[in-house]
Amino acid sequence: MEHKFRCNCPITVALDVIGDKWALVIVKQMLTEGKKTFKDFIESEEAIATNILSSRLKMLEEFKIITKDKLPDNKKTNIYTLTEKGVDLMPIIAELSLWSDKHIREFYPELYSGETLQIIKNNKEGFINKKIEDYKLENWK
Amino acid sequence: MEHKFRCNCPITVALDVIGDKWALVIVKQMLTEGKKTFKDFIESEEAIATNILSSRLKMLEEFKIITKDKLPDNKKTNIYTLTEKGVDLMPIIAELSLWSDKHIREFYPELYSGETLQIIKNNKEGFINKKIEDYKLENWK
DNA sequence: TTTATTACTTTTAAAACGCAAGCAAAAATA
DNA sequence: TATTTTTGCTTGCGTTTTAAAAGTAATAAA
Repeated sequence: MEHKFRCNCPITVALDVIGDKWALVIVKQMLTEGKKTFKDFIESEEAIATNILSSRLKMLEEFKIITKDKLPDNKKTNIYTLTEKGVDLMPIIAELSLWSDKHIREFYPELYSGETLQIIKNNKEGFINKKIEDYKLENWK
Repeated sequence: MEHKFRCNCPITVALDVIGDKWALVIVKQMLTEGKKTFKDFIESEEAIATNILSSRLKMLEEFKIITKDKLPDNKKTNIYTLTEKGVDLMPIIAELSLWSDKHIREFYPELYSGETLQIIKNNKEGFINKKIEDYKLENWK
């Protein structure tokens, strides 16, 4: 692993781990779009390159944000699953979407505006907790 | 400006703007450490390079996350100030610090652990709102 | 065998970095 | 007041690191 951290500040350290263009996009796809295999991620609209995806999955696994497993009836396809560390990124993802909705639309009118955003605004904590519980029920068998 | 966005997802778009190693570190320094001049940022423990700092400040200004002004009695030193878009990043910063405190200490025991973290845990929303109000009172004269 | 999936490698392009020079305003000095 | 020195950025250059694109290899399913 041997990861370098810029300093001892919790915020800076968090950004040393997940502060790049792709890590949180992958977590978002798992938590809110049900993606769990290499192919799922490759086919996403964000269009990540295969080598970048490989390296990010490896990093997320090293930090125990995800686990990599195989189903008993399929020795080929890896199933990636968020751990407790991983699902606990949901509050950050929710805040990112709220900020974006409020402040980036001005620069990017095409920004998607679904009912989910309204639900988050009405009951942020409830939404976050439900997302996490739903994910656990579906994936932590 | 002409910024490219990967898709229409609010989360991905937020990361297209502030999803890099430095943007949120600069915002954190302004919001929680009172930094406001080029020199302040350069002298920070995160040790950003001058050319990277220049380019990030320009980007943050283009997205109206900060403004650049001069004081009437000093035409040399630029004063950088967070806008509404900028201070609204505080919830994201608070969630990052909570996640880091809970999940990264295992990999990095030197992580700073001050009383601020306890305050955030006890009353997250109150802490965030106070930080924002304090910043505005001190900087939006 | 053929095909599909995943992961690794190679090549090319972009971004980050350290260093240093440039420039204008302000402060110090003469 | 005039000159020099310091301060606060900004920019450019060469190097290192990281990202992207494409190709290769390994494995297993059909």
